[in-house]
Amino acid sequence: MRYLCSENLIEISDAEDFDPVKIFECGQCFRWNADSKGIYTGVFLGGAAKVWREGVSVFVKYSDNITCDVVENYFDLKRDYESIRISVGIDDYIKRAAEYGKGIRILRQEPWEALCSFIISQCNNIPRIKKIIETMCRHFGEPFEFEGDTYYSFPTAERISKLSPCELDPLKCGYRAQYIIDAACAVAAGRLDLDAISSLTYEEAVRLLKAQNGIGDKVANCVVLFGLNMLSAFPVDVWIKKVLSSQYEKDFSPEVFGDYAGVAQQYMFFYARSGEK
DNA sequence: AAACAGGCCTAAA
DNA sequence: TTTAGGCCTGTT
Repeated sequence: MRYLCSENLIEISDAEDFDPVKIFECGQCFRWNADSKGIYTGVFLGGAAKVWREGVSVFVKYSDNITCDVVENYFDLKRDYESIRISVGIDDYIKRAAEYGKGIRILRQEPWEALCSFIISQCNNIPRIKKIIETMCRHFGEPFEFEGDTYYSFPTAERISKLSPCELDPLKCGYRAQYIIDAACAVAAGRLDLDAISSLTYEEAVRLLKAQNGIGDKVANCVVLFGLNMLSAFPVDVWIKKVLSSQYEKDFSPEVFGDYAGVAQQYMFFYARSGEK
């Protein structure tokens, strides 16, 4: 994939493997929203950006408080998704799903943000997840300006760790509030060291995350996949369960997809939710 | 009105 | 080791 960085702007000139709609709507992130013209605006890593397509190109215009390197890393622009699609294409179903999902990329989100976001996601729907996260950022994040609007960074674990449960009442996140605070305290105190976990194996990373109250198998897999960029992680939610029971044998193991099972999972998830067979 | 939404925890077999 | 029920809240 070819791309060019200039001041505050990146042009991806052959964007076959960068489809903004699929990247932002495949369920991996909650802070990207499209306007009526299809321009996406999102907040990440303390900054913000607008992303839009013009013909075969995709443009990313980013705020002054981040750099080209940050954006490049966030979108994992150096990763070759064409070869990943080929490597996971081990059967007809996943081939169809991968073709349908061509253009999806796994973002390199901040580990703490991923952890917190997927705790919130449990037994919840996407609009409400987004609403809870936005309210949390407005209350506890840091404001900054971009293109004439004010945005709020994702609050740090340190900030959240100092809150009492009732201070999260405005979020209306119910029983998840205690999980959020517990996780924030663990991260802030260094008991849950996400940077250290990122250098462990996938199995060890998941095991340590699951030791945390409120983090089960699904959330742990989402955190390592979306927050630690471990692309072999394979979160199993209700949609994936449907796919597995209808398309695969009972003894299915994600390892059949190899090192990029997580990308296969995203193709399957996006394909299943589209309603295509 | 009752059931459900991208789970997790606990108690009970 | 697997299963049922409860959990906050908003939406249908």
